Amino acid sequence: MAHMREKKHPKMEEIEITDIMYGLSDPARVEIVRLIAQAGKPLTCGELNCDRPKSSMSHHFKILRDTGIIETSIEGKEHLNSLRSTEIEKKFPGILKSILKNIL
Amino acid sequence: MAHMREKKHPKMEEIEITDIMYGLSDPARVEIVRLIAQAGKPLTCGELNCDRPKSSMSHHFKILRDTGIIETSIEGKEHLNSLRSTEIEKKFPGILKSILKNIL
DNA sequence: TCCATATTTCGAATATAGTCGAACTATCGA
DNA sequence: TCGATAGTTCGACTATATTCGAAATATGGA
Repeated sequence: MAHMREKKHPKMEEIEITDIMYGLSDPARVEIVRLIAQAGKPLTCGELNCDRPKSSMSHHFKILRDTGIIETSIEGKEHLNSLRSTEIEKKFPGILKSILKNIL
Repeated sequence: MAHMREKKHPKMEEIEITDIMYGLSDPARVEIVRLIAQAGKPLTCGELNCDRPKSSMSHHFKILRDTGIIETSIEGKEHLNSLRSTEIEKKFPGILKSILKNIL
């Protein structure tokens, strides 16, 4: 049957600062963000290897997507996750930068 | 009987960045922080007048205290709430400043 | 087509949070 | 001492989050 080819992401206009804060209020999610930022390139779930079950990780990725923090592009069977740095910087200047400085 | 004269606040060393994020993940709490920052001086609960019951507000003040964001000093029958700006700046440089810029 | 890989979705359990009325505590002033 | 004022605590309810196994979906390669 038909399926979703791309993940949907909220528009940055729909994101409130409380969403960003909520997205980063869990250590597992901060760790994901840290690893992506550190890598300097999009990472797949598999490359992250926080030791938690896949379904838990998937849950946290979904929240990071829903809160506007990451975007996920599907390349074959892998999902590449990257930070929405530029858009976040435009909407909430300085916030993500200062957070990254504090978690790297 | 004996009573607590001062509120207790966590030491900033005990505060994680996820605590700060959690503290600011609720609109009511961001509003409280915004009003205190805007006033430029400590505010009592009463001066805030977000229209919610006292018990709800008290709950949010407690979370802001527990997450290291505000401190409350008791002056007579009033409780004066202020941001722990200097300490937060020392522990998490740039974070609070960038958040305040975005909510004021 | 069949299998391995990568990840999501479902579902159920447990845990944490938010809301708010009512009762409580502390302080001040009459 | 009584009453008003400022805020907290309690308790119950509802709502949202987190965890994770199992089943499902999609892709690519043999």
